[in-house]
Amino acid sequence: MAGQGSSSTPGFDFGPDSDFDDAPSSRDLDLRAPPRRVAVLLPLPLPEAYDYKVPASLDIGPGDYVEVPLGPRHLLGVVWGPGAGGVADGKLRPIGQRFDVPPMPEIHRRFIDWVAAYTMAPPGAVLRMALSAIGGMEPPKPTTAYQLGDPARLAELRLTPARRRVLDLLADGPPRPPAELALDAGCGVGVVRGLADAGVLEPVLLYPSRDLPKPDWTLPGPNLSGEQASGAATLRARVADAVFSATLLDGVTGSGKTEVYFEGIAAALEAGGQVLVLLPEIALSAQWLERFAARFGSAPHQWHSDLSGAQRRATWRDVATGAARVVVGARSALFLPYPDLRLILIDEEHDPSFKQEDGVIYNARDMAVARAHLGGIPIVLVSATPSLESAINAEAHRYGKIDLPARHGGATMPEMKLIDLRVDRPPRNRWLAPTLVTALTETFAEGEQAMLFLNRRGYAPLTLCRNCGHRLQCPNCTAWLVEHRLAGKLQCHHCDFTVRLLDVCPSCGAEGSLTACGPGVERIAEEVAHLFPDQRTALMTSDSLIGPHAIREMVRRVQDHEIDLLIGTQVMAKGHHFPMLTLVGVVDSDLGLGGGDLRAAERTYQLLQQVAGRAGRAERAGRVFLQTYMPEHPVLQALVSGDRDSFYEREAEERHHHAMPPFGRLAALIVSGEEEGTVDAVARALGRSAPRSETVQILGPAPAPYALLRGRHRRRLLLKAPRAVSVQPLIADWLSRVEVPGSVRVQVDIDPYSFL
DNA sequence: TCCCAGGTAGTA
DNA sequence: ACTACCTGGGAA
Repeated sequence: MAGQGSSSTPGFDFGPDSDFDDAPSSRDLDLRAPPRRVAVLLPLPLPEAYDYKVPASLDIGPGDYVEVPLGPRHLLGVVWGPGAGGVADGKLRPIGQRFDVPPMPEIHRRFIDWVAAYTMAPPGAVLRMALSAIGGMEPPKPTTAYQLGDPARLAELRLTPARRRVLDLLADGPPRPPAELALDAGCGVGVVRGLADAGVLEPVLLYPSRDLPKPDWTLPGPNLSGEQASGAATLRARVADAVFSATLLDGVTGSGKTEVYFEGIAAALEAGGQVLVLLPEIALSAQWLERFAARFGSAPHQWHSDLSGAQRRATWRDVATGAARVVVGARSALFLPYPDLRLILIDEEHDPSFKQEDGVIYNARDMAVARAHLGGIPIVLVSATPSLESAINAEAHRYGKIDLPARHGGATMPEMKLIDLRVDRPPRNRWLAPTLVTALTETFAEGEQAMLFLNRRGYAPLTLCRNCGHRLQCPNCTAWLVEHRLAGKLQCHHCDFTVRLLDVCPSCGAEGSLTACGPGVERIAEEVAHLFPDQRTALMTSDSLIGPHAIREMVRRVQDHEIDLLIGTQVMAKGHHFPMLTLVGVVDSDLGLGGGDLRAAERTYQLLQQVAGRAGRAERAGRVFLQTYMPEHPVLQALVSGDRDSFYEREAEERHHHAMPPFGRLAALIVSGEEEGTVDAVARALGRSAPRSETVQILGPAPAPYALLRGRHRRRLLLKAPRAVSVQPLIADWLSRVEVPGSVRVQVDIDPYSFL
């Protein structure tokens, strides 16, 4: 296993008179010898692992999944190491049972500890993420299938047509479960049962997923261009090195990045190891899965929130046993217990959804780099618009770099144009400029497809009363209620607050005075229906597409040209390839640029570039129109000029000048609670006892970006430090000096993404 | 005086 | 994260 067995690997130090012997030669054997006590990490936010007594009857080793008593309950935990001994022998309780699954690999345990230390979360909270995967530790239950039994019994039975069909199915096929047999034979399950009871069929226990289709790395790959081939060779070499390395794979949309990194996957498979591919969200790009299957002959293991309990358990087990060779998943897939991981890929590495904002706050991209480092394996960060951090790391040669500057197969990048809304004005209460409308008309006349992008769900982001000026706000959050006209609701996008559409102003009681302000995608759809009644349009948002199946179906409809115009939000921007789509209109390019967000410019650039990449990927030329009120803004200028490098340079200079990440470090403390006064008091107390230093700066307390969220008041303090400073000990010390009542929570966000 | 709710400490 | 336990206010 990569990275294990070196003397610098701490492993477990069981001490001289422990039953565990640390001598490397006999280590594996002796680790199984029963110790008196072991530390067991529980999936709870406790400050440390608890010691338990090991009964003589149990064979317990590090990483074992065990059941232990805690107070009145029984919990699943993981043996973390030798007992710490801080608790008297008499207080120890015995481990209940050891589960029959492969022990958690040492690297994975160290990874959990590392993430806990970095994010300042209790190790048990990180373990909880790693275990949330599992519904239970029992081995998968075998299912019952039937095969032909004693032929002699057949004579005793009346052979009805239905029975005949069942027997025929089994005569030339493998044993099959009753429900399936009944379905194929066109009869009820009762018929199958009857045959089984008569002994004509005999039950067989089928153990699930014993013969998984293995991705086949020997299949011939596609023909790669010169640049692609050399990139692929580099990745193969990194995999062969089998030491830590980070590589930025930087290629424009359509340059064939996926094909290139597939060669890295092939190399890791050839070497016999596992591969993890992280994708931003589990729209999991049906297209990505198709391409994978086309290259490797079978589907990879998938890991995402929509898995059923049974799928989840089976996948977890396959990963733990090493049977799963390639896992593709959302950020939580990083916390699966890979016994032999050889390569990590982060596709769309710049994507903000890699940042988890609740519970343990972490950035999966950064944690993945740490995981690769611990495991001594290569990691590849893939993007058409790298994060500034990664771009700078590549620039500084901390990361390797592979460039794919050209679109594959001679396709050209779409032509981008700005529409100055101050001049090229849409009519009153309309949102599409005449120039964009003309372009849409032309596109439809050519029989081609178009896409309108607006990162706003619903009909209108704000509703106000024309009579008294009242604005409809969420009672639990600092946010307006968003009108969803199709659903007939007003909805908060930050909590689950929803009300039916109102006829009367709740403030002044005026009737019919409530007015929708500004556009959401539904409103754009309405405008388009007026302008182009004959075109087939579809909305593509997270409200209208629930689950991967719906997304797949929508992608198919667009590909089959059942739709002329697609109107959508963010979900539409991700990785789909529509050959007939030649026009992209961005309704409001300025949306992300407001506010004082540190990454506003960078993020807007990345998003709009990604949206633009949807246009004209086949031989057809694409056109992109960006509607804006600030055409002179550097982000928009960078987009139309295609001069990415100087935009990144400017951004980098700006950050450098202000000692902002990645040139400096940020950490945020978020103080929250239901009672505003208490929250305020704690925030001010934190402000007073902040570490005083010349190099470290404390900003705040200030109202957090959403000063009220889900009924909790929030204040924020920011700590800004030079890159060389390790902020965690500083913050630990800081927090220890402030008394925090139970009703108030203080969360630490290391490397916060958004910034007031 | 008792009962119940809500806050809190402890779980090894 | 749960749970048992404790404290205090209100009704009997």
